[in-house]
Amino acid sequence: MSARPEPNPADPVDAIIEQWARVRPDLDTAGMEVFGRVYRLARAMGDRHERVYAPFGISRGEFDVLATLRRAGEPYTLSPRQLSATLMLTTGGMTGRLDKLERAGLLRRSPDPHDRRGLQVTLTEEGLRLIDEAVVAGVTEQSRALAALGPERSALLADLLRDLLLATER
Amino acid sequence: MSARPEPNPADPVDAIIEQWARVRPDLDTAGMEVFGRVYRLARAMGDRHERVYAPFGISRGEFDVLATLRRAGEPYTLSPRQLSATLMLTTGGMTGRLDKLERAGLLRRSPDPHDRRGLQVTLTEEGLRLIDEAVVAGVTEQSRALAALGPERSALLADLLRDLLLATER
DNA sequence: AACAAGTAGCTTAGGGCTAAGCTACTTACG
DNA sequence: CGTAAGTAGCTTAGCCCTAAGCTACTTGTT
Repeated sequence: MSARPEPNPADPVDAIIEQWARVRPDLDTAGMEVFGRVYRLARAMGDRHERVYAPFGISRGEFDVLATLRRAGEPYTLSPRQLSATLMLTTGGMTGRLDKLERAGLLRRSPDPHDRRGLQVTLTEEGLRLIDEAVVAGVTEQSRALAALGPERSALLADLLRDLLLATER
Repeated sequence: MSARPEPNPADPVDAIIEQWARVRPDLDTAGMEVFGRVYRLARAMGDRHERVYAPFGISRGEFDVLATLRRAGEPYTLSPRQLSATLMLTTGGMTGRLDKLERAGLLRRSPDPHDRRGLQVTLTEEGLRLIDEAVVAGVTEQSRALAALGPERSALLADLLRDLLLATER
């Protein structure tokens, strides 16, 4: 109905916004244009990641634990507290993830020599090998999705998301 | 270290990418620039929505059920099957949400007159009143977050997200 | 030295989801 | 028509999370 042609085909979020316009034309739906898509993207890409990591025998949450240890660099050691803070997880949830990963032989819990309340969590050699392969599979999947946009528009999108994240996460 | 100054301050995702660059410089982290932020935005904004809807006595998931019925227009009726398909939920999960909302008096389940296997889910007057108020609170919260970007950059962001979503959700 | 306050990790109870399986009903086909 | 296949919604078992509470240990104060 617009005078100029739409440059983009409609997506499911457009359909939802149009529905709202019919029943509540007073509503300011500009936010849905962004956050509706952010939610759906997070879900869709999360599902894809889950499938990418499945052949390695780990879930996305477990991947995140191993990746955080790997990113820390040698000797690939962090405390459960540091991990749960980084991953925005309660200590209870962290205990569960560590239990599973330790049982799988991908990491090891040992007493912290400087604080007898604490533990150190360390990647095993097998854990290191696995995360080094899995992370490549993960970023490859992301690159595949981004290919549709092209490098310039991807970089522009990243910049806009950074600004929005800085404004939101505070 | 770059020749030109960075136009944006660093965010938590920049820190993660920098950490990867130190320990795995071979890794193509372009995807994280986008999807790392998408994940964090979804989580941060999801938490904020949860707090916005709490005073109405509903969770975000329950909001979504009521909103889907509201968007459908009069007589605000859909089947559990239609709802679970729209909300990307299993029928088991849907049963639970409907139980809670029905107990709260916000919707009503009645037999489908044309298909004795099926049900019709209908917003009660109280449910209609509540969702009409809650949806305003929700979009207001979204607009507040988007204000940091301004209208042009918000629209640009929405367009880029639409393209990426269309490429990803297939 | 003694003690209050704070912190680390674990346990438990409970919520919400999925996957799988159930019954009841409808639809398609020979 | 009668039967096989499909579909609607519910139930159950199991997973993973949070919130709250626990014990053990450390830190700060006097």
